[in-house]
Amino acid sequence: MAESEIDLEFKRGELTRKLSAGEDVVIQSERAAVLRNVTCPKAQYHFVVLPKEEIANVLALKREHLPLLDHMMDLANDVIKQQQLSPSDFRIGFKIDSFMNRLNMHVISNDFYSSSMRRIQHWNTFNSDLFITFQAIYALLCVKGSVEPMPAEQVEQLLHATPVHCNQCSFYTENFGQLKRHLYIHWRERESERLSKMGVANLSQRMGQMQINGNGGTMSQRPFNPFYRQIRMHNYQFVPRFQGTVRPQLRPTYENSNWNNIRPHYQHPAPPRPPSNDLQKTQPDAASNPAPSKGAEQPLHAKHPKKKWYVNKKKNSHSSSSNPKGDANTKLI
DNA sequence: GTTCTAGAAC
DNA sequence: GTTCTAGAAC
Repeated sequence: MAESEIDLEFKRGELTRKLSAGEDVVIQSERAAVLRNVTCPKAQYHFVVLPKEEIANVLALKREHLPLLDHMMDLANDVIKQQQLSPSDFRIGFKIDSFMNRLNMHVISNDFYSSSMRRIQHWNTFNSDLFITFQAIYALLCVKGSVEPMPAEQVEQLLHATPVHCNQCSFYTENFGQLKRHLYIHWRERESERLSKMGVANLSQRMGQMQINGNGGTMSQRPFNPFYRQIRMHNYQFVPRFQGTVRPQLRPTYENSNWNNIRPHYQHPAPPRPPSNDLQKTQPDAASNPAPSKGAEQPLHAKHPKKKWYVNKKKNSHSSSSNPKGDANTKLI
């Protein structure tokens, strides 16, 4: 076996090793455990539920595993409850073509807002037929007793399928970067709404305490700032969540703390862009006229045809004088 | 699975 | 100039 294949095989065993070592384990029972996806979370909250029984993947599931699945779902609900969130905020299910060599059930918040959500393939693995919901798997096992594999060509096609559709509104785009910016807008709105609700709740609670204490308390304490710590990662700055038993994955900081004017902080200012499909276009009246764009004026895939023709050229690219970056790299070597 | 990188697109 | 993508490597 080639060294790279051994390395890949080692990577495929990462979840199993973590399970054995108890690493990143949030909840566990005798039969299964919930691990937090620390290395590459694809949303603000991303967990995986692993059975302790050695089951390679979803294709190895049989009807006899239904009680185990029930138990795994119980653990999923437990971890969601632990985060003080609602199951409706999550997608729960399995990848039909998982990379890992141990069955793992994803419990992922449907914001899909994370710096690790970098490629269109990442999106499509959770938002296409490549992702089978818990309910669907359960039904398949009940009726057929097993899950059939998906042909490799279909997997490949679904991985790269465009346009990509937002899971929260009618927005769609050919450009994955555009979708990521769009998801950020959704996340920002939801987070703002959540925090404002929490603010009202905290205020009510404090008012109650003041009455109980005969107004011994004061309101002079500064309001809590959730963006108290900054960690630079990729294009965004992220900070850990300020509350909860398990900290969330990644969180952006903003140029200022004014809620009416919050923007993501980029390492480099984004260049001016032409009018594009943004959230506004997907609001009520846009439902009947979803996201017209310059991409829609041309055939799909027209902008990014497969570029296989230059593969061989790349191998000799160090000698090319037309690429100053390549020359610089060559000099360093 | 992720990271790195060249080349294309903008 | 930056952003985006796909392929190679790990």
